[in-house]
Amino acid sequence: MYINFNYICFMNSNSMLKGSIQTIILKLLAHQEKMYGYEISQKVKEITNGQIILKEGALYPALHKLEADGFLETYTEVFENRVRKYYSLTKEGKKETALKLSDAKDFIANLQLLLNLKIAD
Amino acid sequence: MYINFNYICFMNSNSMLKGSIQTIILKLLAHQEKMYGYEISQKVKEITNGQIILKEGALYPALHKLEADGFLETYTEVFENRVRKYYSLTKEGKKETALKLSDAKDFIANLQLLLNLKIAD
DNA sequence: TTTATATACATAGTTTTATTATGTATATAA
DNA sequence: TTATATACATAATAAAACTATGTATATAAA
Repeated sequence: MYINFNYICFMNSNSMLKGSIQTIILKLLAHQEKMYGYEISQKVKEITNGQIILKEGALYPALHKLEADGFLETYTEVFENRVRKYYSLTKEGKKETALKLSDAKDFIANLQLLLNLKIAD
Repeated sequence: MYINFNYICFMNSNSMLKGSIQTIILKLLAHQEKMYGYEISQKVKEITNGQIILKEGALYPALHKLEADGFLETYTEVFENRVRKYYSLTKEGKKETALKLSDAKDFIANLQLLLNLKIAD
């Protein structure tokens, strides 16, 4: 019988569950009270000068999951004959945003430690 | 029989790690001529103070893929009755390392742009 | 002396997540 | 009339990591 106790009670940025899309969405909504999906995709494109594109096939399922998990709430609005579905953070969503941001920053710091190693001369 | 208690304190996987494992491996091998799998996993753990754990189920398949893609070459050595499989960068692997590092740094920069937005007062 | 930990590799099966491709619908510019 | 932009949605697929095993040796702890 083999029991592996290696990781019990070690703090670990592996707890950073989802990819960064959820974190990005949550952070944008922490910055701006309410946004609709297309607006989020455009904002990401704008901020990153077109270098990060949140594709619809990733964006909408991510929004639906965040809503299903209770982190986002929605209402729809019609603007110039087009439906917009606005998302905003719930109370739980605000907690989750702080957690995910903290994890993301830890992860980035660790990744930089790993990737900035000096190459031997 | 094998009982794995890995998930007692963190139930989640590290999804931001998704996509960066290959880059991390390549960078470590750019820094240190040759390394074997277990050594790589320990090095990552050491550099990140145990905060990033390259699990075997991710590490070994990643090494095999990098080798299959022609970026790594290997030889085995027996040390104290245990087999070690050493990996090192091929010429193509060195080019790939530079590419992946550049991409990773761009991504980190963009992610920081997105995540460091000021929250409205 | 049995159990646990560490070293060292491997992989089948599953889950998660993003991409690709497609669909609906309206408005406007070419 | 076509292409592009706005606005949402999702099925099918692919990629990547995780879960949970397996093999094997050596040593420390109970």
